Amino acid sequence: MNIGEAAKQSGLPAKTIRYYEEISLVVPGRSDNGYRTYSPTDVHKLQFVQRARGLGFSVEDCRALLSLYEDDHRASADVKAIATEHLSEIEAKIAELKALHKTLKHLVDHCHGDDRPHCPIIDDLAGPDH
Amino acid sequence: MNIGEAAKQSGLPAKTIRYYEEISLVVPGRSDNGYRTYSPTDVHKLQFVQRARGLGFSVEDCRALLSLYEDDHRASADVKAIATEHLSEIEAKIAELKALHKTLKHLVDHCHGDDRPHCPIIDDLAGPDH
DNA sequence: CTTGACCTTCCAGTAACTGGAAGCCTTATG
DNA sequence: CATAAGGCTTCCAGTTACTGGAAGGTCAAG
Repeated sequence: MNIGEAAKQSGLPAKTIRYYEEISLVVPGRSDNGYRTYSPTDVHKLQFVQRARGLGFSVEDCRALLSLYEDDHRASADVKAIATEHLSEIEAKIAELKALHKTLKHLVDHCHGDDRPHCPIIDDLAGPDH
Repeated sequence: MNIGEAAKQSGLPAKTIRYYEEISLVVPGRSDNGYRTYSPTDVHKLQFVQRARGLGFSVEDCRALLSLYEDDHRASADVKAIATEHLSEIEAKIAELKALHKTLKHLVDHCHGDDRPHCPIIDDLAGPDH
């Protein structure tokens, strides 16, 4: 099938699918007229990548997961290692955002938000001695 | 003062400070030899940006906040609006990451992580019909 | 006079696409 | 048969916010 149909079936934009070919993530065949040709297997791979990206895995993680997906002799430990690593990155990011949120919420809550210039948010950003 | 000293006082890498000049965020003077010259006011602005970036504001937000910082007739409502918007972006991101975390944690917890190929993580990524 | 620490500019790379231009292929319609 | 529409191609540029590195100018000390 052509790229348009592969896009429909995988849920990925055609642009993204072309990009995935460019970085050798999912490489389709070509028909005589130069059009990309996606086999059902190719579409499965695209769907796989789409789901993995949806879970926040990096494209390089996707590459690794895809090769494990295709490897009948994989060790599930290898998959778990990638996922666990990603999980702790997510946890770290959540913790970071929560800290930011706390600080910012505090500042926002103390800002009158009227037409006068005084503002604790600006004061905080300006630093202690201003 | 030269860029090295401004870097020390602001906590920003010199590279970043040059970048901020390039995008007209904090533009220093120049001395005869072509070196950038940072006044104490410039350094204050750099510190301001450094703090704002630390709170996760985008560089464009920093630009807006900086001009409010310098505007004695600002309305605190304008500052609050930017901060509130940023706050809800943070909240949205946290919610998104928590959802990812939940899904991924579930999968990881059900993966044996041994030398056998069976893996619920891969199964999930592969989709329902595989 | 040379060494070393600073400073300069410019170019390229990062992550993962996304938009747009110019142009070929295929099919349907007048 | 001409053409118009829709899908396909490649290539280039832009996004965010820097970061690394190369080649080379400047300045103070020994």
